[in-house]
Amino acid sequence: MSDSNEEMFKQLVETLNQDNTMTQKQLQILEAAIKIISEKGYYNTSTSEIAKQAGVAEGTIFRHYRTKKDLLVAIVTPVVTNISAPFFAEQFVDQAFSKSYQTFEEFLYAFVENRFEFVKTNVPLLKIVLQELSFHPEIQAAYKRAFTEKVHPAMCEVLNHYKKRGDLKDIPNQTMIRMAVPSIIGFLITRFIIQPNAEWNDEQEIKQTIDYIMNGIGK
Amino acid sequence: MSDSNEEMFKQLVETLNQDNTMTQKQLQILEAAIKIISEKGYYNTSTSEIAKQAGVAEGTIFRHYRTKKDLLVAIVTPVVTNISAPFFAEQFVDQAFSKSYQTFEEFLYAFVENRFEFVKTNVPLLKIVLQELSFHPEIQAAYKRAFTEKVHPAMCEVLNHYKKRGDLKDIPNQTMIRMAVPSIIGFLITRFIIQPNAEWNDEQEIKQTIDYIMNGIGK
Amino acid sequence: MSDSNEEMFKQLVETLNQDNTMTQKQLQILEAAIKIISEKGYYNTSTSEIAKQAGVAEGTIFRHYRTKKDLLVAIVTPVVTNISAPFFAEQFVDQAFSKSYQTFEEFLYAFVENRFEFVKTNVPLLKIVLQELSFHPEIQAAYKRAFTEKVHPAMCEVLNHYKKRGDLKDIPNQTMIRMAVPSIIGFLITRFIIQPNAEWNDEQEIKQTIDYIMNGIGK
Amino acid sequence: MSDSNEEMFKQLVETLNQDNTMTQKQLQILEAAIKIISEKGYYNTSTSEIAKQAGVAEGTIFRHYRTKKDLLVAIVTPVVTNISAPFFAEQFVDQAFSKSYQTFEEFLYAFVENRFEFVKTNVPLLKIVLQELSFHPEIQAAYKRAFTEKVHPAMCEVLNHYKKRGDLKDIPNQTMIRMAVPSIIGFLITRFIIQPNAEWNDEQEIKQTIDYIMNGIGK
DNA sequence: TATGAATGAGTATTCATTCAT
DNA sequence: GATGAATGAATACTCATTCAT
Repeated sequence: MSDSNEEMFKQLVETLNQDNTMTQKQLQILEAAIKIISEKGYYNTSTSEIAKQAGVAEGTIFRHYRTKKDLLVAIVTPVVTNISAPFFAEQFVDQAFSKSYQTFEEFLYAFVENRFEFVKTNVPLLKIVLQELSFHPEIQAAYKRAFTEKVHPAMCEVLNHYKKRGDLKDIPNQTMIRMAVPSIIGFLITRFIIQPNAEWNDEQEIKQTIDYIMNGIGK
Repeated sequence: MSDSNEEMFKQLVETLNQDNTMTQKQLQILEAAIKIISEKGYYNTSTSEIAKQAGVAEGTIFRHYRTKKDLLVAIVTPVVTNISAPFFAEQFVDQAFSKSYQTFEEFLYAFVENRFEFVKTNVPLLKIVLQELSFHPEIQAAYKRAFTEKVHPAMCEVLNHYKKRGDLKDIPNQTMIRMAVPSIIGFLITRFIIQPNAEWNDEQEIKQTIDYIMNGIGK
Repeated sequence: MSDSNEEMFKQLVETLNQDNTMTQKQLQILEAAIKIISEKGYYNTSTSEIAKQAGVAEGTIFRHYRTKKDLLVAIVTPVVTNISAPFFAEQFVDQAFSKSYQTFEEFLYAFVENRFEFVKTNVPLLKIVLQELSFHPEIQAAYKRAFTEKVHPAMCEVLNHYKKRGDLKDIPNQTMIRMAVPSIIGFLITRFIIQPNAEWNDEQEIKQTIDYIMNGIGK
Repeated sequence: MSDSNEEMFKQLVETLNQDNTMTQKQLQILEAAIKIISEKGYYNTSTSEIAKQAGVAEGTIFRHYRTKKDLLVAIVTPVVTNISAPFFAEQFVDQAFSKSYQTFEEFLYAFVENRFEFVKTNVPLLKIVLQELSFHPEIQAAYKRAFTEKVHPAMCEVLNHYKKRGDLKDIPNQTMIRMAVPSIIGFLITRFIIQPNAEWNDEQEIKQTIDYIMNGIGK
């Protein structure tokens, strides 16, 4: 497991290194920081601990990140992009409109599966986001903005589309979102954070979740 | 508002003082601690700040609570009881069985309204619980125990009762709970923590939430 | 010598404790700080060193002085008052006008002797002031203000008085001051800072200095 | 002004490069170091700041100067030579003896004017010397040596010469020097460091200073 | 020769906790 | 019980210096 974890953290860090400008040491720092902070929280993690775990001198951290907080931000900010990635991509809405998905349910299924995989491979990062969001208003702001500017509008477009097709009840988008989103997030949090070690039949759980949502908002 | 807040915090503290063994100073300490910690988080709140806000010497805090963490525990542990209070009370299951509620929906409505009021009057305490739960395994344990030992069994009993009555689909309790709970919690968090200042039509929102749940698990 | 120094530093600190509000520890901190900073300079003196020398925990320093700089300011600000004390006292000008001194030379003699004694008993404090003045604009400001608002006006009044009496040449006060002050300060710095260990015939040196000044500005 | 400053600093550096052995980078380093250190002091100036200002990598500084202190010494040591240059030059004494100056006053005038120009063009270097002298005993030593071995003897020779000519009072050289030097230095410091931005009538001020000195030590 | 990433000892400051009064 | 001065371990951050390239 330790081995597979090693791999996992390296992949996470690679995600943060999208423009490939990071040095080896910087990658080690990020890897260590994610590992420890996701386990113990930002305030319980000292820079000296990160340095030790990263196999790097403490000063090296501050060569790359002016402050400890900057390091947190460097970890947590890219996640907002990836969380809402599907909504940014134009294909998202396009696909919905195209014949890719015959029904809303099909669309929803694809969406949930996609986000399921995303969460699965990003648990440590998402733990950090969940835990620290309350304490860092600047980070909160980034997430709120992404939601109101990108995610929410894209959701509405899609919902409108399928409403016209007659797949959905005649309920305000606002309401639909307020119902469906916690159902999805609730599932993912239970699955990967509250009870990650329980035995899960993922396929079935996803199907049940979607059924549940469709009963609530589908026609 | 400041005035009404004063009142609110005093009430919160009274809840923690159920056996009436606390001194005046102790109440002041708890009140101050809840106020500040719920705003800034445990690690961003110093004991000296709490002491000042409580109008008490710093040493006095440690006369009542051996460590800062003990203070947190003193705040956060009683909440678990109150959160799950309905499930502890024998009346809870009894009521369900009695004729108090003709249908599951009626029961659910009463339950959600009850928890709605609870959350409404306990926002600061619940914020603290939500924020700190991740970082303090001992506290987590208390919550997990309460859930598995009390809440979950009680829920099952009730569900079984209404299943027999034919109000509910023939789905495993496990699944029903996994669907319904996030719907309720999701609503309450959105309502009181994420967007407490939005304009809410609470009655309508509760009704919608229940409809949504009932569509998913009701017959 | 160590013994006499002990005494000396305690006296210096007493001067800073004029309102008698300082605790024992605080006096120890000031004493240690003056001793070390006057020898090695502010930037070469660490708070841990001061704490050790003062026989006090490092945290204790910061209980009394919010920052290291605050400690410096606490040492250096009172000195400005004492340096210019004679000019603050109303007696200063009054005496000059009264029959206390028949001639300007007599007056000057009394003044130089007085400042000589002051410098003699305040060498460490004055060293600190001289050394740090360049680096701390806030401190500079305090000194400039004292000079322009108190010292300079008082000097002018006195000079005018003795000009009328015919003791002094008809030269602008400005010029007189620019000549006489460096002569006095130059003597005191040479005497107590540059060559404190040379053999000095103080009485004679003071007389010579005054003669020199009087030749320059006296009639 | 920025332009004229650029020029000024380049000239200062050229002075330090008398044997023309310095590389371009080295000159840039010195220039940057003088500029920043004279403004903010040695301890408030980091080598990285100097490197950046010099347009040079941080390591380059240490290729030329083993330590940061060495850099300071490289800046400050040559100044001692230039400060006391007139006394080193054999012409200095010779001129005094030759018919170049009919009287001591003439000689003094030439000397003060010469040092006035020197200070004027070396303010940044002299600021550094004044500020740092207290903290670096090695540098102090260099200055003390130059004074006792060269400056003082040369002064004495000159004074003796003019004493014989009957231009000066019959006072010990020691005393004369102790009076005259602070008068000159006091003027220059006031003029260029304490109040560099005041409106100065330099010619007149120099004359006044010399008159003042001559009254004190001239016959 | 020049670079600049990496180092790690050193520093000011914070803060939970103790304890004499 | 209550106080608040004192503690000292812990922490984020700086910076002169080194060294592989």
